[in-house]
Amino acid sequence: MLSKKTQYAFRALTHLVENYNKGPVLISEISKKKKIPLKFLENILLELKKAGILESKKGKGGGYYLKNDPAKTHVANVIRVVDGPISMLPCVSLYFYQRCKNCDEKTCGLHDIMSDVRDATLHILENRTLKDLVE
Amino acid sequence: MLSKKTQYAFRALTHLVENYNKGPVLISEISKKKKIPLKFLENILLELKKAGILESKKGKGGGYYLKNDPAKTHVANVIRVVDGPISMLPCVSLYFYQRCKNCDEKTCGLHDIMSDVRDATLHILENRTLKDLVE
DNA sequence: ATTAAAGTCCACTTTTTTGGTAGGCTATTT
DNA sequence: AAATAGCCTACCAAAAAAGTGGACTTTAAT
Repeated sequence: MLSKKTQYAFRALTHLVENYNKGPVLISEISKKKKIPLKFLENILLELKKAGILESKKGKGGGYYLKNDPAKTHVANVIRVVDGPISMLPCVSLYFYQRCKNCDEKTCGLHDIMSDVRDATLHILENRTLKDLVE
Repeated sequence: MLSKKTQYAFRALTHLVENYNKGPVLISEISKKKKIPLKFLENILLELKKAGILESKKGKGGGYYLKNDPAKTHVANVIRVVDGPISMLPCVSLYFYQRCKNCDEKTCGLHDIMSDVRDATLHILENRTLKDLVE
């Protein structure tokens, strides 16, 4: 399951997509419109900024906005930034790989199954973008 | 990510598949062979039994064994029993559905994306069985 | 019948993760 | 300089995950 934090992230991003190219949006506005705890949202947006998904502007008239065209940011990327691994096992993760103790990847049946799941999942999540959030 | 508990469950089940039709296997044997904390394993096996995946026998010569042919128990079922939901959002889960607050399923883009992920994932996990764990 | 073997049950502890908050700091605009 | 708005560090509480202890029940062998 995606964490609540990640779900907040998607809700916030949805708002920013809806306001794409309309200038910076206040954290407090997103917080209010999407009912996300303000300070928690601050952290989330900052993370998304550091990951290169958002940009921000300080001072009056400032706020957050999408760095790139909504169709350029993939859903998979957002999940990796906020939630971490997408795979069901560390030993099949592409971005957060960790070899598994007590099992040999060559002969581990579970490994194969979860590789297949990962492929199927990524096939979807890497081909859906922020644009798809609003349709 | 699957919990450690679920990974233990699969390791234990693998051992039971390897010993299918050879009579009950001791918890302590599984614990030793698969390096799973004994008491924790107890809980896991009991859960799997209550879910109808395993059977057990008490007293001397007792132990745990698969209730059905390995090819009859689906990987998806094991995950649901030990880990819970497979879906990425409560609002797209088939067995653990919860409607989402602050979003209308009809118009929520994320909902659609995660439905697709669920379908793709289940297509795999409901067609792989314990037999596939050992190949 | 007794005893030993083995699973069952319940309650607890510890550790880690998640969700959330507080308050001061820094940059920008007017 | 003052006001605005994001940045940063640290912290806290609740929940979930991981693991343990000990008493109880059932079964089988002696």
